[in-house]
Amino acid sequence: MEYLAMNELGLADQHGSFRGRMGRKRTSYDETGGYKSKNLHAERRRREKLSNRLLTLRALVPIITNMNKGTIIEDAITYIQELKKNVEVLTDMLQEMEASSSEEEIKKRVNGIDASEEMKQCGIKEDVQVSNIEGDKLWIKIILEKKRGGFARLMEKMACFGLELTDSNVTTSKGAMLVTACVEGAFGDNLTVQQTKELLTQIIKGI
Amino acid sequence: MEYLAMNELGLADQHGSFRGRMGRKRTSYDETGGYKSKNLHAERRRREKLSNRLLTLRALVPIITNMNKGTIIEDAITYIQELKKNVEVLTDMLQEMEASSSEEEIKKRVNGIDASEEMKQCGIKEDVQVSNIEGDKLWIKIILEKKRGGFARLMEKMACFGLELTDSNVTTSKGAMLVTACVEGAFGDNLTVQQTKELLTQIIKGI
DNA sequence: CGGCACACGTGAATC
DNA sequence: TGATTCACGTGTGCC
Repeated sequence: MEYLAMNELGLADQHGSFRGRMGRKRTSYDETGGYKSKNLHAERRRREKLSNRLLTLRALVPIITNMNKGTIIEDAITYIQELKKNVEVLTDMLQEMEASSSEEEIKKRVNGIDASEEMKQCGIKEDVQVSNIEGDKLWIKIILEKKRGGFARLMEKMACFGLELTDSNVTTSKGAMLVTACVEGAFGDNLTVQQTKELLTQIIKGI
Repeated sequence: MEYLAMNELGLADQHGSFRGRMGRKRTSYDETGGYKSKNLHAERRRREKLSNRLLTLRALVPIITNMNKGTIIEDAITYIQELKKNVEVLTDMLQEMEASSSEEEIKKRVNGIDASEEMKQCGIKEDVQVSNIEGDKLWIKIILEKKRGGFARLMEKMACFGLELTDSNVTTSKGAMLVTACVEGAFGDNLTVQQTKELLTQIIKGI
């Protein structure tokens, strides 16, 4: 019996067949002695499977140059290379993004350059000075690392300890913040100059 | 003349040949009448080229299941699908990263949730009130959007206009900041209540 | 042994 | 027409 084969690829091809090749008659071996190779059918199945694989591969590759078996594989090769490069580039970009959006970086972008480092470079150190002025009033001078909202937090904390500021003044420069103010102790003026200094020193550690 | 062919793929294979197939003798057509199909050599070249393509494709795919022609293509297919998914995922991650590291986001991460929006939700609006108290002193009340360092900037700007604060108080709640203070005009008290209010309104716009 | 995978040479179809 | 591509059936080696 003769085997009338449709173009294997053409049958399932969704993008258009290889070429418009039609089915072909093949020489039958029945006429000579009825012999047929045992693996004839197996070979047909194998070819069919291979063609289908090739076809699905074709469907995955977007760039179509030609519908040849060879160019299908060729395109697949270039496409894989493209994808590999894409993955590489994207991975690099992602790593860069992750590095630049770390907490460290955010801090820097908000506070400008690192205040602590700038202070070091300029030879400025944190400092607290407290001295008496008229009566029960204290005059304080605090140098601390410049931070956004630092002054507000400082005032909050001082208020928590009953320290009320009058005639306060804030200046920031070279990564440092200088606060001078007059202070009245609210707890019946029961803090000495030294105690106040120690208290303030503790406070600015938490700013 | 007979054509003794080595396994095409086996010859150039760097990962090991398909199978250990040896060369084979093919039936020569010289013995019958010296006929040879014209495209015999062309076909040989074609097959060789195709096998080489298949081989380079094989070299690109990292996962090796089997060295069959079919499985080569199969692996290539799954590999391409993997790469595609990788690209997709990476692209998504990158977009997410870009979105989350925009200025808008940084602001939010620094200030907590969006202060402006919270104020809206709570029905709080920016406001400036100025009124006279004893003599040449003014009492002011300012409601503005809460921002890190906002109070410090406010005081800086007010100082620029010669406004000195005494008995100032700051409270923040629901995305808003409430500042109350006593003010003394430094320019010879030459600002009326209304002028001071307008000045403060302008100032808080730039905070 | 049978099944499998392959390369081969060939006729046919397409450009 | 000539060049190229394809599917086919087969022989053969390997497991």
